[in-house]
Amino acid sequence: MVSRLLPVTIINADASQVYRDLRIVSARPSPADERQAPHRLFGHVDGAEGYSAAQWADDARETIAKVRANWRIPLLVGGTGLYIRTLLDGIAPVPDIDPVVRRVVRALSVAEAHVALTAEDPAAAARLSSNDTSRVARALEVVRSTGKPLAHWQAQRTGGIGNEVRLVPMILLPPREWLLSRCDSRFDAMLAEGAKDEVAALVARGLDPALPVMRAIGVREIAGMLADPASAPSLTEQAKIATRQYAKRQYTWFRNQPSSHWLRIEAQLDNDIVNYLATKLQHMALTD
RNA sequence: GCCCGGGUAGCUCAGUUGGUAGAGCAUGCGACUGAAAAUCGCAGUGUCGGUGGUUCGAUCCCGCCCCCGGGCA
Repeated sequence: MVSRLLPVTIINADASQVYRDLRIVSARPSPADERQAPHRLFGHVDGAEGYSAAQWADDARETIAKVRANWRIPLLVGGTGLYIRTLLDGIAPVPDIDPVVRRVVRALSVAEAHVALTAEDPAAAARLSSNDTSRVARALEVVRSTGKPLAHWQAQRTGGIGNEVRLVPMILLPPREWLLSRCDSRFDAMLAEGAKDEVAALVARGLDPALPVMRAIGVREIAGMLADPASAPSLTEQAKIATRQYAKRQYTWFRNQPSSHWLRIEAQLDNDIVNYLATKLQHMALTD
């Protein structure tokens, strides 16, 4: 591992691994992994609270500063492209949304929300698919809460640190077949490691099912198994499919969204790749 | 052995009063500005179980055969 070669601190850049409630189901690093290097932003959020790309970017910025103050190298690891983009490029400085507005907007059906959006922010309504639940709701809550259309805020991006840091980006694009078969075995492994107990504890909290923690892949499926054990085989299959579809979406994001200068590695992760990364980081540290 | 129902896309099924067929899911490709493990857009695929017949033309009608499910014996 890179941690044997360099003083790295691992920082999580994955949207589900931030939740305390989801150690197994979000496939967080094991306690043994965590002993090999300091790990930050894993399981630091309570599932009862929401979280967002901007909040993560704030946390990451602060964490990176501390890590560097200790003369360690921050190593961001994770699959949430939007989080990484927000950290590097910044995000529209939209003020906090009035909670009442948010609740009202999210109670609407997409169709209703889109009709409202057509009246209140026609440009956004025209731009978005009328089926796009989350974006239509977002656009609507922003106009209603701030009095200005989303596009007004999105004209600027703030908080990005991309110009202040030196990056050694590495995108892993392993062979699809290998990756998909790992998706399947990953879910089996979760069940074997006690995912059911973890989900049972989460379900017992009685949280709003719309919260991100409740939408993590596997939570709904495993909750279904607990409620009806006979459905376990089909729910297992569904969870595996959802995992593979997620891997597919990550593939699409990372293949196309980041700068074309970012290194893309179309191979399974192996020692050569780790050594290569370590060399690049070391070079950067020496010339810093 | 007899009777009934069914065999159509990877899966579950719809359909064609005879003019070679379609939904959902899966899959592929793509988008992505505060829910992103979220959300959304686009696309393809078929010897319509086999075989003979009727017909200008059969996935559809008729005969025979095969397979699956149920019932009778």
